[in-house]
Amino acid sequence: MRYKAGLETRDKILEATRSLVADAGLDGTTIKAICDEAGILPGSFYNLFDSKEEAVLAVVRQAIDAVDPDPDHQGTDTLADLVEAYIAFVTTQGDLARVYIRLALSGVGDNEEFKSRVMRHHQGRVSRFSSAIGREHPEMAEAETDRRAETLVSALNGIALHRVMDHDFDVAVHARGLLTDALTGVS
Amino acid sequence: MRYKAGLETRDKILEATRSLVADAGLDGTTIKAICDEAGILPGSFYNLFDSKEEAVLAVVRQAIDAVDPDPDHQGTDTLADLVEAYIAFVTTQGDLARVYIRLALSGVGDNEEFKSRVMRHHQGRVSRFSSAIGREHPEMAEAETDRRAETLVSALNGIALHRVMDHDFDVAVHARGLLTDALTGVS
DNA sequence: TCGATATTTGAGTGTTAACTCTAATTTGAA
DNA sequence: TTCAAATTAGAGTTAACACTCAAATATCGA
Repeated sequence: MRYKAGLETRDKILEATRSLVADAGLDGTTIKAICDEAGILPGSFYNLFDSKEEAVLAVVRQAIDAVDPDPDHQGTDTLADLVEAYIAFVTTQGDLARVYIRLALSGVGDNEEFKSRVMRHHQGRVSRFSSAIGREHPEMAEAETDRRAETLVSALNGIALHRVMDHDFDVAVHARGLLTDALTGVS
Repeated sequence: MRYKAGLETRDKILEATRSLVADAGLDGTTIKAICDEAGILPGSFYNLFDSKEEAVLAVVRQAIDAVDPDPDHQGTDTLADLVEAYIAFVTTQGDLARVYIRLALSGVGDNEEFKSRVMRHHQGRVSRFSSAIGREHPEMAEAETDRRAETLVSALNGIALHRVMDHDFDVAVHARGLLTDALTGVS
């Protein structure tokens, strides 16, 4: 994996894997399907990846990385920023978003290393949301901002999940509704 | 499928299928695994079911039916009732709830008859929630109660989804939080 | 241009899945 | 008790899967 051709093939494989997992889930993503879609043969696949799992995990890693934008703004972003970023992720990164929901959130086999990575990712998201809530509600106890952040992150994922089923589902309206209507009440 | 023995075997198969799908997903649910868990042999399975899909769909149907409680109260239940019913479903019907999230919400293969069944189910749920919201906010336009209902149902599913990953996740707290904090703000 | 190394080819391997089939056994209504 | 029908056993079939491998070819630094 050093020549240009190999890197291009690697990209084609990841692209095919991403689109197949998004459309057909893990079961529908076979080596043959990946190779057909990428226009290569199994030998080439195994020249670049050790296993199917390796390619799938690479794609899931891409998806997880794509969810959290601009780590620079960490510490200054508002709740609205974070929600808008998620809306943008779901609506502009269609395939990656579906990969995220299908696999990152529901589990990829029983790879332990991966499960803990997903948990870390989730924790990071929740704490980023929690900080934003705390900044906007300085009077609120941390346990309360944490709880609300956890509720909001899960709820947003539910909205994205529904879009996997119903492609016309308006993620923006519902995600913003969650923010407008929710977390503004007197608790 | 007429003798008592056959009906008992059928139950054992469905129980095994339910528990396997909940724990291991569709892939982990093989005929061999079902038969081992049920203490039977493949011949018996195929004496009672035409295919693996038939058994899986029967279980998913059970899950969908278990989500919506007491159709009698339809038209009188409050939003809080509906949320509490979902909490009860998720916390007391462990396996069925995981089947619901894993398969009903994310799709079972590409069975069209089934997809439309899931869509009908979702529509029914949303309209039940929408009616409850309308009863509590008579001034609200129907489009608005519909939208809020759709947001809430998806958000609740997101909370249940998270519990599939993290078994300790407190569904009750977060689902109630959604109701307490959400949908009470001035929009 | 040369040549070490990367890449591609495509037939092939071993495994496991869903599902079938026939013969043996069990059931329960008459 | 009888016996047709239901049920079970368990070996067997077929197909699809992930993955391998040796030979042919392409790449690119020196």
